[in-house]
Amino acid sequence: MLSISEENYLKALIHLTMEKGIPDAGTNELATFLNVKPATVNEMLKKLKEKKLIDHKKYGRITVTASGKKLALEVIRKHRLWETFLFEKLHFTWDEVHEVAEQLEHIKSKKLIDQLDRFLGFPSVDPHGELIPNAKGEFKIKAKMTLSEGSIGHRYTVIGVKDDSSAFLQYVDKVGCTMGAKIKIVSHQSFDDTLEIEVKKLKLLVSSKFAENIYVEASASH
Amino acid sequence: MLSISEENYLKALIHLTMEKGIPDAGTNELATFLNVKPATVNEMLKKLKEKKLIDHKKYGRITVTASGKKLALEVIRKHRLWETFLFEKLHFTWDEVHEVAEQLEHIKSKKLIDQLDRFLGFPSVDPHGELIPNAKGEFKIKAKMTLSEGSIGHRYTVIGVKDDSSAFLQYVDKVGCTMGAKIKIVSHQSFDDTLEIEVKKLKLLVSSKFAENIYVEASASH
DNA sequence: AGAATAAGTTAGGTTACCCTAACTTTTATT
DNA sequence: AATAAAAGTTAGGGTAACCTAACTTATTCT
Repeated sequence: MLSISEENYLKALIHLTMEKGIPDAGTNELATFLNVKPATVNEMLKKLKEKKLIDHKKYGRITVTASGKKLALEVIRKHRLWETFLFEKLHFTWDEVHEVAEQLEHIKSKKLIDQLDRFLGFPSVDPHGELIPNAKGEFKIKAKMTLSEGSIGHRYTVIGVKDDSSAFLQYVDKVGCTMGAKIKIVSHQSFDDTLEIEVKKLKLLVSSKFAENIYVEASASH
Repeated sequence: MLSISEENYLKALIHLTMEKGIPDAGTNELATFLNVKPATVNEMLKKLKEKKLIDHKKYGRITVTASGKKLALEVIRKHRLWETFLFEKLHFTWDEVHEVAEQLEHIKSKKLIDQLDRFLGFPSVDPHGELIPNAKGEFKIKAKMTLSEGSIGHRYTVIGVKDDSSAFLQYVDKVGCTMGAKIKIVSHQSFDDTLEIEVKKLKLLVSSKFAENIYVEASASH
């Protein structure tokens, strides 16, 4: 049985590797992500290595083993199911779900999560547009494009967000770029990469940082 | 913010005092209840005393302060709301809910518990017949009678159980004494306090220990 | 290539929560 | 009232997960 910390380390490693299409992660990188010091990470790496959940050799980079991945994806599955529950059944806003799901994801009960999944109608995406691994731990990673990769004159539909901080999500909400919103890219300032976009007939300027954190898919342009 | 352990100690104290109509509890008693050693309890008492959640002087007995009670009742409220959720929405059986609720009760989010309460329709009792403290922490303790206190020839309705272990609840289920069941006390063996009862037209013999763990209320005798 | 910087490791310390063993105080028994 | 038993306390240890400070190895820059 994994501790909450162990689960968090594994989950963080998946976010830093698999979900970014990068094969391995570094100690400092992981420490920054988890808001702990590299020395602390080092200790935990020893433990995870003994449990055969990661591979790591001195001064080398960290990879997650197959069994490590399986466990991490279970936690991610729980996180996203709980987010969906909070959003759909308890009327949380999409910027509120993450924090509480961070706690709920560590509850240990197979029946709980299976029944929750059924109760929600076996959802495939969470409120932020992230795919939910299924009960077998299968996990498709959509090759997602961000708004910043779009082309001038084309139309896109918002299918997710990269950053899930409350501050960003509230901003996204305010400008109307929530899930499913249709966006047309009007122009691009090469000086500072600002994008001029049109959302719900309203033109607005967004920063490159903003555009990089919005996942979109192409939609009909006519 | 209280740790999970601190919450569990407070909750245990309420079970050992308030819920039994006893004003205070002892160190060993608390240790036995929590499955830890008296020395461990002693350490925790120091911490809870500093936080003004309990009163305790050396070699004396333990009482819970008003603020301690408030926090403990919040945890108990969360426990019972989660039990209700698991039972009613996720189709857990009544002997399965306790264990998972022990984990869920420690999730920190006011909005979560308020919304859960609303989602469940502001229930007043959990699947074991225990009263759920309301959002203000008001908590009625029903003066409950047990089946063992009933009289021969009278009829009773099961309104709860004292023991919530899976083993006991499954037994209760098997003999048909679940919530709402009508029981008639047929006879009493003074030799070993065995009770002969009638449930759903079936006569059966139950031990005094069994009878002491079933809460009932009188129902019409005709 | 050599130096500077970044990345990673080790040693030793802290806190929370648990333990055993030895001790003290209180309560119960005769 | 003396003593045995029960209840409660203290001292000293362990582990998990964090820390800082000092160190080593790897990488990058000129």
